[in-house]
Amino acid sequence: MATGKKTYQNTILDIAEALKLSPATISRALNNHPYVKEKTRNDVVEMATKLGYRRNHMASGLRSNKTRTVGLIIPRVSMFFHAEVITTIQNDLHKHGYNLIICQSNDSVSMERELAETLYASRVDALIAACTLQTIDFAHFDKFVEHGTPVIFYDRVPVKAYRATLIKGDDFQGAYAATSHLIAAGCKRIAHVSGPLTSNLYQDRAAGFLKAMEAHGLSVNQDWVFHQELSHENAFKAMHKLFETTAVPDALFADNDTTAIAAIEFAKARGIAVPESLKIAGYSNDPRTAIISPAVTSVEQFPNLVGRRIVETLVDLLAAEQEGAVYKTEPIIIPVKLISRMSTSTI
Amino acid sequence: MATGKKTYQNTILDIAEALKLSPATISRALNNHPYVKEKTRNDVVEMATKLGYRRNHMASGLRSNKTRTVGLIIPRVSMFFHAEVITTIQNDLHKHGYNLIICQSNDSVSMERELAETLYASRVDALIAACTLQTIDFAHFDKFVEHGTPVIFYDRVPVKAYRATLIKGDDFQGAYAATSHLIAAGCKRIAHVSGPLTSNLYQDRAAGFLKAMEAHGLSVNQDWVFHQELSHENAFKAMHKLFETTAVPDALFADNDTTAIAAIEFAKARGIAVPESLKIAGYSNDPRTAIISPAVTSVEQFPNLVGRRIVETLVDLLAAEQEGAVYKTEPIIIPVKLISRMSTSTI
DNA sequence: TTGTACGCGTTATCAA
DNA sequence: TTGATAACGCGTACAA
Repeated sequence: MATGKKTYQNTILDIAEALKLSPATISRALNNHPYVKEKTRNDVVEMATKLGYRRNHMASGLRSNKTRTVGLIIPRVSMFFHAEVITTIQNDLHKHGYNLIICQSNDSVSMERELAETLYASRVDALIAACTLQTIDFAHFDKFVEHGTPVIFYDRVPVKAYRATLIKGDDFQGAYAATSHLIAAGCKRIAHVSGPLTSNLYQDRAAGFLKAMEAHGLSVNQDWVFHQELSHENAFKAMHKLFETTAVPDALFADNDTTAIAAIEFAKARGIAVPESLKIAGYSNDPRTAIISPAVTSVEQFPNLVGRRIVETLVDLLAAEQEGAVYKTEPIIIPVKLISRMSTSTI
Repeated sequence: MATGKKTYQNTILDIAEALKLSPATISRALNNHPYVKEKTRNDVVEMATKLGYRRNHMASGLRSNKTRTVGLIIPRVSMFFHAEVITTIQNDLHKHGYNLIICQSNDSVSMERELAETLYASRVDALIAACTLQTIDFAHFDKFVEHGTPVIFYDRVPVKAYRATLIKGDDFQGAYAATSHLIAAGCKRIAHVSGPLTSNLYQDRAAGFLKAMEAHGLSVNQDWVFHQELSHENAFKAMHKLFETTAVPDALFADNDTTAIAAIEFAKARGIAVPESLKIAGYSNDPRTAIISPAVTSVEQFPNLVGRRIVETLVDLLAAEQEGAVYKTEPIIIPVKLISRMSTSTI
């Protein structure tokens, strides 16, 4: 261990004293207030640098009631889609002079509640959230809404009406496109491994799947439809069930890529030929889908586009805040695109 | 757009007024100060809930000079290793009542500087940083050190002595083990695709590689050693160079898994048999290495262990702060482990 | 264009 | 065990 002494903190008062000016002038100079003589401003900036002055966000935030900080709550930073969204959000917010506090809920509702509490305590200027799959009650976001702080939900959004802005991918169309693609490839016996129906994601994807089946005159075998946490382990369990009898599916639509990849692994281990005997489609276009062989067909969600729209919307809301606009009433839907790969090939 | 009104903010003064107590007592009750009557505390907590009181971090931080917030600067949240480290850090810090502000530098030195500035302005109680590969000058962290704020560097750490705590993987041993493993598999003509030598990571891995070669009496072909940004694209370029002549290597040690995976893809495209004609080892044990075929041998860095040690060390430093201990003088080295897979198999 | 004076919400210090 | 009061560092009416 080594020792370090606490040193003196320079404040605008120190700059004022050194320059024989009032703290008010220093504050104005540092905040690009119009009524400051150019020379004064230069002197102040120079002295600030010389003294190693750093603004204290807490003091200025307390006074001005603005933090220029945005809070973000997501289930996990390690999910490809979210990692990309974060990167875009951070970069774009930075251009507008906002900072970002990133928090992980680990897909735990109680953690999500605590994080919301903390971010509120930090008085963030806005909140962005991708909720957990189990979040049904959104009351822990009420305080933001009541306080006039814009809230943007993306990806996993409230199913019921809520006074916040919604930005989400077109899950219905994504599922519809993937299912139709499988059908066009000649599949008739299509299984669907989906997530918990508490989430809008899987409600919409399930609806898209059913609609596509119906539109093509195919019946859905309920034994082949799963709603479960989309883990690698659960995917294997589902695959075991699907292939434990003689009547087996000829295609699988998986609601995430982890499940699709597990299905590929299962098929390899069992000697089931993909795509010949079983075609597989996933969701999210995780980089792993392109690496595994056979490469997996998946649905691209354009995370960068999602991130960009989030920040655009946020900046808009923040700018209009004095007029009292805290959310967009219409959900913003980001289009998706099916990426066809070997796992659904007919050649 | 919809409208939302700004509502009244309740403060400890409101609670004090409602309870006919002084704000000081409210503060003490809410902070679990010992000298508060049990009944008073209960009354306060009850009234706080009733009024929807939320502490204002800015005000308490300003006054107490503690934020119970830790800043984290990393190159990218989307890198597997870092994503895992973050998760552990956040969860462990949370147990100790600390919050985490995660910031991405995008591997840009100027962004790293700005983020350091911002986190200092937020007066975080401690800073954790994995620097960019180009960070040679660490002056932007000086203000923390001078202010007595503990700084912990991990993974990418200053090469020269710096008044901060260092936590890193055993890159020398990792590279030594991987190279020795290739040699034990019968390889004699080993190429090394490494990163920029500005970073401790690649200095150490390069040293480990050389030491292993030397220890086994093998000579290093300098045309087969690359120091470059470890991107997918650069990896392909390096592979092209390696295989453009008739004298080709029989093994590749890559300093990250992206490079190793690109090498596998290159080999497939060129009809080079892996592992028969070319053995490949990567670094970091990214999940993709287990998915691609052939699966890639890699070096596990135990990100969860790294994260745990970071928080342990931090909590220790924070607790001892009044005694003036702001860093550990000895670097903390986390062991690594070679994970052998098909890409280096001799069967 | 600059200075004066106050307050943001909380906590530390002292006194009661 | 509680209260009164000042102070943290900054921004902003208002006055000059």
